[in-house]
Amino acid sequence: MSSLPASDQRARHGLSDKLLQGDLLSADCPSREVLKHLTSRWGVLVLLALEQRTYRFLELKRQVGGVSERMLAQTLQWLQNDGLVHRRALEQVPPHVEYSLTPLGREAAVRVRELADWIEHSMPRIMAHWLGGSLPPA
Amino acid sequence: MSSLPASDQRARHGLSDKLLQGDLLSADCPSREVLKHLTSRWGVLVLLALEQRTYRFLELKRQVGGVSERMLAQTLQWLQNDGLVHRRALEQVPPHVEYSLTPLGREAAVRVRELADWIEHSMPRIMAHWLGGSLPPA
DNA sequence: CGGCATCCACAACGATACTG
DNA sequence: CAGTATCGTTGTGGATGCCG
Repeated sequence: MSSLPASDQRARHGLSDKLLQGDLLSADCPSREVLKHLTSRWGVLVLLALEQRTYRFLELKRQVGGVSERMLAQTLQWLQNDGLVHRRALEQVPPHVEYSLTPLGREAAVRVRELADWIEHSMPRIMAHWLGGSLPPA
Repeated sequence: MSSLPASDQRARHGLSDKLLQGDLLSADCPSREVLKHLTSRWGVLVLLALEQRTYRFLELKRQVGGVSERMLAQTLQWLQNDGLVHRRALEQVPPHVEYSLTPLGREAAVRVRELADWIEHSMPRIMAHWLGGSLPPA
């Protein structure tokens, strides 16, 4: 059923083509949900980590500094539901679960990485503003 | 003072070069602050809007569907402090304030737009996952 | 018109404890 | 190891009102 034309997929959600074409500036655009997952506090960092290589759950937790197991699990489920992350569970004890990016997720990760790279590259200029401006960040 | 070498700027914040080179995966990387502003719920949308043209405050509020005046003001201040947004206030009654992107902000907006464009372009594929998978997003 | 201050509801989050 | 469940806390964000 997922081989239906895109227009039919949209119709199933009761979404007009207009809403999809108009960008996410409109309040009820469904893209906002995906944007929320991608740009969530840990979503960005998870994508950056998984772009490097496949990780197991606790490996990923160690890799993404400061994340709790709860939030990591939730974030992974979001990205999994959006089709960006693939979960591979090896049936054995103790459990062994590997997370990796899907082709779709790799496409997203490229954009996220470009943003992240720009931020890191531009940090000196931005911090100069923190110093020059009136207030430190917060 | 903002003409100091980048290494000196970092030193003023007590930041090692190591922290800046290691990407934002480490918990105490200062880039996380900027990432937070850029990828905040309204930060992304404000950048997308201001990339099109200069807006006045209430214009911008109308443009960014669903944002409250409180959050719009806060978001604009974050981006302003980071040197991404320029605020121009015309001294007159009633007040007239214009917001626009700085050159730095335009650079950031390009990356944000690429991510946004990818999301909108990929929505059909992502929604196919919502349908095929077990759970709707929520 | 632009925006800050206050208040309040709710969602996000972290810590902990527990299970397959 | 890889989660889920519960709980308490913090933070986010909307509504309202006031002031330049």
